[in-house]
Amino acid sequence: MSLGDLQQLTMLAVTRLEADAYGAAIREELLRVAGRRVSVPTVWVTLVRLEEHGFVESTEAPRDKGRRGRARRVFRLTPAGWNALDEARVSMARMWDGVVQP
Amino acid sequence: MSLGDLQQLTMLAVTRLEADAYGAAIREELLRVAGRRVSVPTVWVTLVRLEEHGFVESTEAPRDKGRRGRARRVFRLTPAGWNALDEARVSMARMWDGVVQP
DNA sequence: CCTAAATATTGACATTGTCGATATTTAATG
DNA sequence: CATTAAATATCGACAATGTCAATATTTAGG
Repeated sequence: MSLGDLQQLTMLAVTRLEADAYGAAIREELLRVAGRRVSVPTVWVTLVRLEEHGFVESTEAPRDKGRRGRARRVFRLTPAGWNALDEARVSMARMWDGVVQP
Repeated sequence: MSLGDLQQLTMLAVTRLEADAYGAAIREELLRVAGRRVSVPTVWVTLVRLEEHGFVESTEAPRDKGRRGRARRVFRLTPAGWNALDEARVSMARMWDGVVQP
């Protein structure tokens, strides 16, 4: 089982955002840091599938006073998620090793 | 348009192998360096799709004497391929930057 | 209450990842 | 020289991932 590229980027955004890792924020982080522009549903279904695989888990965030709308669902990586993500990183790094761009 | 993870690994294998970048050799390089075990058809269709996108190009290799079988088809990256590959690398690197594994 | 804001969720489809089975070409071999 | 075996490419089908327009859910504010 190997992670897709958006799955990897999404897991990294989740990690970077820590307690603020909910749908819209993850989407913004993907655009801001990776330059990857995707819709909210794209992020969402990616998170759902990662959760089905046991790579992330989620809870409803405690709602802060004065904010409208539905409660935020906050995600974080599981140990299995970390393993899978790091394996992907290592594979890619080994493949890049020694490659020089002409 | 963004590269899938196998597409990235395959392009890197092509680069590493230079004049020997044909189906079976690419498959072995993916296993040897990245630890990614895939079948020959998987590599092949990935190459075909990359070629359709203009990220790699191919020629029939001059057959060396004493080798059976069909002529090898040898692949190499196009400039557009390099650009796409490096963009993917940069996105991922920026996303990993500052992330510490617990 | 009704409206608007903030967010999650559904449903459908396109692209990529995957491989078992098959075809093509040529050297060896009887 | 017909047949077999080796080396490689290619087809056809399906599973997983990537993608978003449209819709639903929840709550603050007028």
